[in-house]
Parts: sequence; C-alpha cells; structure tokens
Amino acid sequence: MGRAPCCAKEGLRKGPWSSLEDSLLTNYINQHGEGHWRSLPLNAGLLRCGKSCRLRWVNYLRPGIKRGNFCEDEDDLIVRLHSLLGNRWSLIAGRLPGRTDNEIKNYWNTHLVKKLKNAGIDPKPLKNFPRRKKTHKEGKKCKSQNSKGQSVQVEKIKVFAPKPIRISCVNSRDNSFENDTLSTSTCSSNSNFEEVDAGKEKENEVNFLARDLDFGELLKGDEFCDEFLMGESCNFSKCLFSLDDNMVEKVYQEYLLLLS
DNA sequence: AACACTTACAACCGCGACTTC
DNA sequence: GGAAGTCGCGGTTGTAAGTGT
Repeated sequence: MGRAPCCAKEGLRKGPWSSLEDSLLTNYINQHGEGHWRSLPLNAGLLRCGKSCRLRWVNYLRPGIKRGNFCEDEDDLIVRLHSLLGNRWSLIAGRLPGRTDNEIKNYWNTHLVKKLKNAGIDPKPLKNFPRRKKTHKEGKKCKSQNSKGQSVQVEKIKVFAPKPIRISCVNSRDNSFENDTLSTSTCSSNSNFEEVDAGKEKENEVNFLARDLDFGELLKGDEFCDEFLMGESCNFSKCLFSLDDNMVEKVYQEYLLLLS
C-alpha cells in the first residue's frame, strides 16, 4: 500500500522556528488542545507541515519540558534504561519527567556514549529489547491472541501506573541536582512540573493491556533484570529502594499482574 | 583575525503501527 | 478485509556555537 506524503511540500517552511511561529502554535494548542496535526498548521495559520508542528510542540514548546544539563542521576538512569531497553527513547523518556525522547537521544549520542567509552564500558544494550508491536486506545475492548494463537477479546486491565519519579538521593553526587530539581521524593521541584503533575494527577491510574507493556519482558526471569534492579553499582536502585520499598514492590506486582 | 574542526541539539525524514472508512 | 489517512518513533542531517591552531 502506498503511503501519502504527510503534507504537500510546496510552500511550506522548513528549518528553525521563529518566535512568531512558536507563539502561533502555542496559542492554538492552548485553545484547541493537541492532536489533529495534519489540519493544525492550516487552522493555526502556520506554513509548516503537521509533523513539524507536532515535533516542535512535543520537543520544545510543551509545558513542563525541562531544559538544560542532565544531572548524574539522570545519566545513571538513562544508561541503565538504555542497557535494558536499547534505543527505545520514548520509553526511556517516559521515566524521566520533563525530558523528551529527542533530547535523551541527542544526549546519549553526544555525551553518554563518549562517557561510557571513556570509562571502558560498551554502551550496547544488554539485550535486544522487543519493539512495541501494538497499542490500543484507551476505553476500547480489543482483540488479542491467546497462547494458542487464537484471537480473543481482551478486557483492558486497569492497573496502578506510578507517576514517573525523580529520585531524591541522600548521597547525590551533585548538589546542584538537589538544589535545582529536587526537594521531594516523587517529582522535580520545578514549578512547571508541579503544575503539569497536578493537572495529570488523574493519569496515575491509566489503562494498559498486558501485551502492550514493554516492561513485561523484564519479568521473564532474565538475569539482567535482577542486575538492573539490584545491582551494587546502581545508584538509581539504591535511591529507589531507600525511598520506598513498597512502591517498588507495587510496580513489580503490577508487572506480574500484566503478565499473568 | 581567520580558518578549520568539533560539538551540541533542533529539526527532518522514512517507515511501521494504528485508526477510520 | 483492505485501502487510505494519521500518528509516533528512531535514525539521520543541518547548522549555529564553541574551541583549537
């Protein structure tokens, strides 16, 4: 099947966004919400393709985006998640509130790979993590396959989905990290985040389908999972466990539930 | 000061997945 | 069931800014 181009290229602007374009896009989305990217540029009076608008919004204009240096703890988390997930930047970004997949990807390629190589570490993932196969919109039943490959209707499972946390480490190596981003154990103290998190409080409980959850692979007895969560060298895990053992257990149980 | 080279990151592109009709 | 439309992800590119000579 052929695929239509995302937009007619003629007459559309490319390259860096001007502040006027940014404000047009921001104002439009503030009024009408995200989505309908294809028709958005026309409605917002932008000479850009929808894809470009979406990217600009998601990676730069969206409220709550944290810009600036990554702290050591974020480095640790990215490295650890990358070793586990590979180049699944959107998944990794999902565990780093305020960071975008694009930013993490760039940071990985420009900083972390170099840093790891200098430290004599091979920055390759420990394992090829399966790519997402399918997702389903919330609020729908959908078809799935059972162990015999038969198509079955699956009720979506409502599970506890913990809000991504920013770890507050007692033994943080970077004081600026604490000063700049941390004061609580659950999220950044950045005011933008607080606003966003408050607005999304209800999203702490979201719907998943077990087979959609890539982290499900973590629980299939792989050694690296244990290493990931319990490794001696893991600053992240130390922080995590020291903060809230129940929460970790909760997440673990959640994954088990999804796989059952 | 001028040029070459490197770095950092915003933005683009292609494609697969998903939805709608 | 399949075609067409849309979205989102990950790889790649372009270029401004920084650094070295």
